[in-house]
Amino acid sequence: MKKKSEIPECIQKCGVEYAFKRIGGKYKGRILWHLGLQKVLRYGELSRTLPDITTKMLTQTLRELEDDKLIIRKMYHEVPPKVEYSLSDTGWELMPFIEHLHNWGKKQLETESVGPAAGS
Amino acid sequence: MKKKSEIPECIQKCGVEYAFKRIGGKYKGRILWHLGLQKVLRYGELSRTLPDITTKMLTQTLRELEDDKLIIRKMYHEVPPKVEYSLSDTGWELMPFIEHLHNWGKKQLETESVGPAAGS
DNA sequence: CGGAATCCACGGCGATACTG
DNA sequence: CAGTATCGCCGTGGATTCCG
Repeated sequence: MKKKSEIPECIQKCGVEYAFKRIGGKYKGRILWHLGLQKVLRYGELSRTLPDITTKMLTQTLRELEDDKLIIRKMYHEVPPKVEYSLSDTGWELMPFIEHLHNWGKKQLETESVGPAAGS
Repeated sequence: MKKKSEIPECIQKCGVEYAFKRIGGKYKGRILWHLGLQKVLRYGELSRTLPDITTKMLTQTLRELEDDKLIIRKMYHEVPPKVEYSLSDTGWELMPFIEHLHNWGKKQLETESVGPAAGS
């Protein structure tokens, strides 16, 4: 049995708690963000897009996202193997907010570091 | 001594990374959410609103949020002591995001509960 | 190519006790 | 009332190796 994000009943009322558990990991936001931008990405492409994520974490995070029905994993039984990841409908519902967050983050970065504001 | 792979600064400037670091803690989202609802809350009120947070974590999280200029700490030098927390302007900019996240989370909870009744 | 498996370091976080 | 301080667990995530 897979241990996916479990939610203590007493806190469910918040919804924020729940949402953060599903997208609040260290990398989930970025993965969702890039999937939202590129529509569909292969494992290797994700790995290259997010070079600081180890294969373990990438796989693990993708599994959790898939488990939570936020992304779709499409596997081709070929040689060489090929796996494509894309957002599910539920995942797409998050994009406006992640985009909002992205803009907010960029704005904060520029505001706080007047210096080397290397563009996104 | 092994050199820990440094993260090129050019990578995670996507803003999402930054934003998640700011609000991605275990409790930050909920604290911001409740501050957004109640406008202003005292330390004890926050503690009662979020009973599962220890004083240590509450204080620590509030400090980080204050450090990040997301909330404002207003202290009254009285006896007994009194401290009020509220959202800063920057913090308020996040509310649309958190609010929608809240709605999304609630919706997911409902969908999930009527969905696969795989009792856990 | 796209993982899975293992080992391990770190720090987030909880529990508890104390303070101004 | 509103914190601080200390100890320590354990989950998160990193590095590395192996597999279909």
